[in-house]
Amino acid sequence: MTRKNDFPDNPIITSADVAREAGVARSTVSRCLSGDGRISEETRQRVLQTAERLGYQINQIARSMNRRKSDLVGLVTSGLEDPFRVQFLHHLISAIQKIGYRPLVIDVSSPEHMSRSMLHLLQYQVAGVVVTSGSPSPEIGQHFIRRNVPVVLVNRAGLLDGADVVNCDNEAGGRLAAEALLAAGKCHLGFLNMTGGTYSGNARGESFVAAIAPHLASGKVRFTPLGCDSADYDGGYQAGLEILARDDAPDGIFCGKDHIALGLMDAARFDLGLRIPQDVAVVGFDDIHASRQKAYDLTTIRQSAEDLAELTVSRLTRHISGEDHGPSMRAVLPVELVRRTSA
Amino acid sequence: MTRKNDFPDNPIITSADVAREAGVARSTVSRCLSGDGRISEETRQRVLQTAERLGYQINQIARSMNRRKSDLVGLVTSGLEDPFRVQFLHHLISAIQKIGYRPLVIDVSSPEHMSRSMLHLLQYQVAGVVVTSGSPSPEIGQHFIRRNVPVVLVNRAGLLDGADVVNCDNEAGGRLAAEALLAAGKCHLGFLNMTGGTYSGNARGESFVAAIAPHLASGKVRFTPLGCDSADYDGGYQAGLEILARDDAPDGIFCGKDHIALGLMDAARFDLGLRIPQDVAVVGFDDIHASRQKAYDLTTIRQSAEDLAELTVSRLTRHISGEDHGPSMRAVLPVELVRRTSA
DNA sequence: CGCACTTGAGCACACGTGTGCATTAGTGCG
DNA sequence: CGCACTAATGCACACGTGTGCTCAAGTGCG
Repeated sequence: MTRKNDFPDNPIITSADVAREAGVARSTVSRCLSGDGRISEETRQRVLQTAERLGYQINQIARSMNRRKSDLVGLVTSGLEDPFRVQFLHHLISAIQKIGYRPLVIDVSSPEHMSRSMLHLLQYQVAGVVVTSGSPSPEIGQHFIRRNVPVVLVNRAGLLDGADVVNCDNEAGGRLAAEALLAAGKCHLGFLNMTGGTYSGNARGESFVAAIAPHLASGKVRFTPLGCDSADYDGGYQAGLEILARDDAPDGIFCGKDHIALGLMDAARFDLGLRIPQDVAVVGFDDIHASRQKAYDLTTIRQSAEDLAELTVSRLTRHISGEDHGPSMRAVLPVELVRRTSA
Repeated sequence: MTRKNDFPDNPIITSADVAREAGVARSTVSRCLSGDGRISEETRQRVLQTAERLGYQINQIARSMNRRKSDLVGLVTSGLEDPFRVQFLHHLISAIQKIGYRPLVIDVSSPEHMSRSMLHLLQYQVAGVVVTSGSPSPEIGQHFIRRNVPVVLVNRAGLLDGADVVNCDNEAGGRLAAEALLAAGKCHLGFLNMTGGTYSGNARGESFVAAIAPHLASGKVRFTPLGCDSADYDGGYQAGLEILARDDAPDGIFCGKDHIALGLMDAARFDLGLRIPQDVAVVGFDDIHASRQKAYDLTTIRQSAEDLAELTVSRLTRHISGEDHGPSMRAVLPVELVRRTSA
């Protein structure tokens, strides 16, 4: 078995070592570091200095064991292929570290394993869970809620009773996209998203349609629902090749995600020789970094990954530190239209 | 204090509960689950079924405590802004999960905090560490090496004694880039990378120069070192505006990273009206997803993020499971030239 | 039948920390 | 001086698991 003296030249320093060296009880060391108990200033200084001198590092595992709660926050995601999700995770990881916690990433590539994967998080006594992909089943969520482990769903359907939900304003986004395309004088509109779609995508499409409904009624405007096989560049590209080659191709297309829009634009320009926005105008959603690159200059609906991350963390801390066991909340992050040259 | 009966409707099941229910000792349960001891098949089945029925989930924290080693692998990175690093992390996370471990991400945005951040990993008794950003100081690495915690440096300078190193073949990459630009008939070459540069970037640049050295000597070819402020699209774009506006601008540029190349291309095409590759040919490095998009179609040196991740994990497992305490190794991942239209 | 040996399972300790409770020293006041 | 009270610190238990050692039962063999 591994014992401390297995590493004679680099022994593992425990609070007991610090206590012995400082001439106090181990419990005193613990209280000094947590700042919890009432310890005399003199003792505290001596203990802290001794700890520093010995290079003491608290054992988070043992601490978590005792507290029955670790300082890990589970991040449930499905890979790092979606650029906006990566931007969001980037800010989320920073924000989680900033409040003294650590991200434990769980990649649920196969949705059917989601339940089991999420239960794994329970094994680590996580302080909270952020779900950015897939929708956890209600019964799996109950395991967390019942143990007072806060769950935050980000841009997901809020089926989970007791979980906080953070969404960007998909409805406003769809509406803004519709207004932008109509203002550009387009009269045959389409909404392109992955077939089947996600909660967010469907919400965007529905509000898009709702916004153009009056014009549909007047007969001046037509609408065609469109689909692609994957929610990425390739999906948009392949769909673009097929859709835009039709005789009655739409002249204004709203894409559920920026990446789809980029693929669509490339198919239009480089394979079909269409001009953007004259022949076909394109509006995306998310405002990922690539959208502002000169080669695309995509008009899009911007949601701030940073604000979304801050909002997510504030929902987490509400439960973790604040002991606020209030009812679940639903937060909506505002979006804005970024006018560029694609529409 | 939090007790088990704080959650009366969702009690935390421990191995003691399973043992009591199955009518065996707790140690027998432990041996059944680890498959370690010699337990009769009949008992094992009964215990496993009981565990399943009660919904028993092992407490990884307690297990790590006992073993003095968790099943967490620390990933030291500096944010998720570099697309290739994101691709690499994507595969790395999958690969780590596949061998039954979990990634614990540490974001060291400020390099000066790197030492302290890496020490935090020690607090979690990580089974291994992968460093994808920044170069840890030798003395910090010793803390890990001495505790037999394997450290793998990916595309980093291998200053750390005892750590395994995994690199792509920067030398071959620089050489291939040089050959591609020379074959395109370019005679004023440049190497554009972030000023100051990284280990990988410098290696690429040096072998690039070494490869064109014979032609420099003959006087037929010139070389100009170039620099940009950041290793991303904006850095490449800004540098492109400045460099390509000069009278004696290079007509063939090798960029240390694809993203820099994309910015350079956009500055050339959309701001300066240059044709690619006629007026200026561009070669990148990494082959990120965006490079094969039609709007860029960047000729580049490809390294496989997936292979790099597999290689990294194989180095980790060599130490973690294999008990191979052999000397540190240096692995080199082959690269290849991907010919597209930018050169 | 007695003994050595194998197999299966239990006991008890250890891992490092937090914290309720007890204990000691110190202080003010009657 | 004696007592009550407060501040500071130590003691001891708990958290859930892995595992060395012990013990009991069963088996084969002389």
